Amino acid sequence: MEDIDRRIVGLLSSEGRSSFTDLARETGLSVSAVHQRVRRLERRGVIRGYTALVDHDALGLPLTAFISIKPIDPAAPDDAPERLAHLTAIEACHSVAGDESYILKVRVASPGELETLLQEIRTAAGVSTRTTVVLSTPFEHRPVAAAPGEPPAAEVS
Amino acid sequence: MEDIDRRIVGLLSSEGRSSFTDLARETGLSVSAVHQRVRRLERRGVIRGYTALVDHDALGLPLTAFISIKPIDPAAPDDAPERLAHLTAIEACHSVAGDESYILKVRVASPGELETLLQEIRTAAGVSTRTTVVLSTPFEHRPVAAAPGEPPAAEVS
DNA sequence: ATGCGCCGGTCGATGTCTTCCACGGGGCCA
DNA sequence: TGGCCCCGTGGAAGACATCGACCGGCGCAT
Repeated sequence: MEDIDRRIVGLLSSEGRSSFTDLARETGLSVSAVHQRVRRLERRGVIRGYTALVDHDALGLPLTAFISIKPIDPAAPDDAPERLAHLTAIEACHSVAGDESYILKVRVASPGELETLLQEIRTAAGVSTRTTVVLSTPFEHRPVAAAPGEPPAAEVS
Repeated sequence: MEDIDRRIVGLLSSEGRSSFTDLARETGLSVSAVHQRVRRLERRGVIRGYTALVDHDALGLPLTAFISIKPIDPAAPDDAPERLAHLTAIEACHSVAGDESYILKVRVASPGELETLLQEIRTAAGVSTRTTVVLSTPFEHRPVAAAPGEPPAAEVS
């Protein structure tokens, strides 16, 4: 039964617009059953939304980079995510263990824009930056696997 | 006109399952016009697919990490992506500039699984690894912005 | 054992959405 | 001016989403 939910998540993860009819066929359930399972997964937050996967080259944002940031003043409060949220070139922000405190993933149009963005990040968050430019992306956004381990079976209100 | 395409991509990027009716309302076009624009964006590869955004914690994969890899033998052919593709825990693989050659993004259930995965990566690709564990993710998969710069207006067959 | 309630399933009806087709207007060039 | 192409509109047909009613199995307490 939980298996079916995993299967549904996997299917939607690799084909986010597939119809309930398709999901029903692939899971062996009725359309209604699949429908209410998906709604439940959405309500529970297991499925947090849907998105189109985009070719950033075609959109004029061909330059991807990872920017690791480190606070200049270690005593300052660490609110970098809020300070950086308005910069729409930042696609993701991960708090990480290690020498640096966050890793950002950014998409820009050109090296010039990257330079500007780095300055904005430094001044907005009071951090130093270390940038790793992406040359190419063999794969990305691969669908979640059919999950080997035990699900946590946690309960929240 | 190109503006409208950007707008459509933005909308689908933040709400990947919105109906053509909704898109039509938000763009001021007719349903048919939006429909053929979306199809064209898909055919051209600007939209490469759709996916559900998933809560990996809820799926039993609460541990995210970035793994930077570097070939042990610099003379060996660099085919790491193909050698690693079968490892479904790897969600993304970026070729990068800098000291290391690739950055992988992985999702696993536990530190134990991460250890196993690291060994698999090392033996499968003949690389050394450097791992950065993600503590939390303030944001991720933010929709593409309304694009400031000039689109490339390239033409391909 | 029996009866009850809950969970999760099927079935069927209704309204919405997708998808396709025919048609029309504006820009461009001969 | 006429023809063509691109891109838009509108409408029709069928597929799909969505909701309610019903139903069967399971666990539990009587």
